[in-house]
Amino acid sequence: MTSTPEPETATRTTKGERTKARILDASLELFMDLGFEKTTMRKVAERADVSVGNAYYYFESKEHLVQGFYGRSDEDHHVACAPILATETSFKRRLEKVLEAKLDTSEPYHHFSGLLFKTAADPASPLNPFSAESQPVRDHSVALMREVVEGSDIKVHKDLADDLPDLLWLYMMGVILFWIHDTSTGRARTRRLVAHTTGLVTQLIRLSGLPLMGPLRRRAKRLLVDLRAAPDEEIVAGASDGGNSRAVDTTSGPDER
Amino acid sequence: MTSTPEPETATRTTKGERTKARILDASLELFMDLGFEKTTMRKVAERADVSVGNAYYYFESKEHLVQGFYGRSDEDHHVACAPILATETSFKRRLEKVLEAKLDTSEPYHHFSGLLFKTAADPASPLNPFSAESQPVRDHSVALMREVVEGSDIKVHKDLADDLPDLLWLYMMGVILFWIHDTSTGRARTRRLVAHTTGLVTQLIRLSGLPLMGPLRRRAKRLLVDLRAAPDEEIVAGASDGGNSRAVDTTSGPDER
DNA sequence: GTCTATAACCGGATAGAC
DNA sequence: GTCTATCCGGTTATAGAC
Repeated sequence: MTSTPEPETATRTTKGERTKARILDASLELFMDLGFEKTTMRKVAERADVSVGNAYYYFESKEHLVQGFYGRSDEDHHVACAPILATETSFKRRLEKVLEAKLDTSEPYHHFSGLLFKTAADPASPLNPFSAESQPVRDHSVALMREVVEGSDIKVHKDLADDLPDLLWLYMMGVILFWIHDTSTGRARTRRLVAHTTGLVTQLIRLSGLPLMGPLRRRAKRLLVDLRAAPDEEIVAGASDGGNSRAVDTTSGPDER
Repeated sequence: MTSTPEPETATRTTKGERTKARILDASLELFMDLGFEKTTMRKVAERADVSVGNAYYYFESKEHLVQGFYGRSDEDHHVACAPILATETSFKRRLEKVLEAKLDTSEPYHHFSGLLFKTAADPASPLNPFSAESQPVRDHSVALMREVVEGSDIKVHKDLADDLPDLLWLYMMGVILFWIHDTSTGRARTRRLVAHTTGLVTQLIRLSGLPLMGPLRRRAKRLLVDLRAAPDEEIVAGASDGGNSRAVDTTSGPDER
C-alpha cells in the first residue's frame, strides 16, 4: 500500500528491529542459563537494556519469546539431516540418524522444552503442532520424512505409501514427547528407544506388505481417510475458557530469524 | 507429641478433613464455572470460607486442587465400566465400551481440560500422568486394562501378556490426547477414532501371535525390558529447572505386579 | 506513528503471628 | 489450623519522547 521507501543506503536494520533482536538474544541467553521459570521479564529487560514495558511492546508474552527456539531448532535439524539424506541409503539407518539428529539439535533446549511443550500441547496455542498455524513447520518435517522414505532402499506397499510420511512424523512427535520426560544422562533412554523402535518400525513396514496383512492395511487406511475427511467443526459456544485477548496472529509476523 | 484424643463418638471426620473437603468442593465448582485460569485461589478461599493461606495449608498449589478431578473422573470411569466388564466378553467390544465410557465420563471437563492438559504435559507438573503423584491413578487404570484383557475371549501370546495392560493404558492416553484436541460436535471424531482403532488393536494382538511375528515380538519385548530396566538417573547438576521438590522415582517404582 | 519508560495491577505463593 | 500481610513476577495502563 503505502510507499515505505526503505532508506536504501542506511543501516539495513531499523532501530526497532535491532531493539527487538537485542531483547530476543537476551532472553535466549537467560533461558539457557536459568531455564524458563527463573528467567524473569525484568531480568530480560535489564540485560537487553530496555524497560519491561518495552519488552512487551515487541513480544506479546514471555512465551512468545520462546517461539524463536522453535524455528531455530527446526532449521538446525534440517541442516544436520542434509548429509545423512545425501549419503545413507538404508531406511533403518536413515530414520535412526534423522531422529538422532533431532535429539542432538534439540539438546541445548532440553531443560526448558518442557515448557515449550506445555504451550505446544494447549489446543488453543498457535504453537500446537497440530494447529493450522504450525502447518508450515509441520509440512516441512513431513517432507523430511518423505525424503527419508523415498531416498531409501525400502519397498513400501502402495496402500501405505501416501500416509507413511505422516505416520513417521507422528512417530517422531512421540519420540520427542518421550525425550521431554527423559532425565537420564545423555538422554540414554531416548537413544535406546530410538535404536529399538527404528528397527521395529522398519520391520513393521516390511511385514505390512505381506498378503496376510491386507485386512489390517485396509482397516488402517479407512481410519486415516475417515479422520482426515471430517473437518474440525469448531464448537462456537465455549466462552468459558481463559478468555485471553491473545489475537489470532501471534505467529504471523515474518519471524526473520 | 500431644495427645490429640480423637473424640471417639463425634462426627467421624475431623475438622481438618471437613475443611479440606470444603476447599476442594469450592474449587471444583469454580473450575466447572470459570475454567482453570479464571479460577483464582482467592475466589476458592472465599467460597470455601477460609483464608488463602489456609487453602495452601491443605493444597500445595492450585494445580494440586485439580488432581481432585483426576481422582473423581477416574472413579466415575471405573463405576461406569463395572457393568461392561461384568457382561461383555468380546475383547474388541470390552475395549471399545471402556474407552467410550472414558469419553462419556470425561465430557463434563472437556472445556477446560485443554488447559488442564497444558499443565499435565509439563514434565515438572504433578498432574503429569507419568509423574510419581499420579501413580495411584495410573496403576488403577492399568489394572482396569488388565481386566479388559483377562475377562475377554482374546488369546494373548505369552510374550505380550505381561505388557499388554501397560500398552493399552498408553493407547488410552493417546485417545485422550486426541480427544482434548477434538472440537467436533459430540466428539464425533474421537468416537470414530475409537471405533476404528479398537478393531485395529484387536487385530494386531491376534496377528502378533503368529509364528511369523516372533522376531517382531521379541524385539518389542527387548525394548520394553530395556526401557524399564534403566532407572531415570536424575541429572543432578540441573538446578536450572523449576527446582520442584518432586522426588526422583516417577517410573522406577516396582510397577506393582 | 514508532518507541520507550514508569507505575501500577493481579494472582500465585509464603512468612509468621495467633 | 487459621489468619493477615507481604513478596514476587507476569502483564497492562498510560504518559510521554523521538
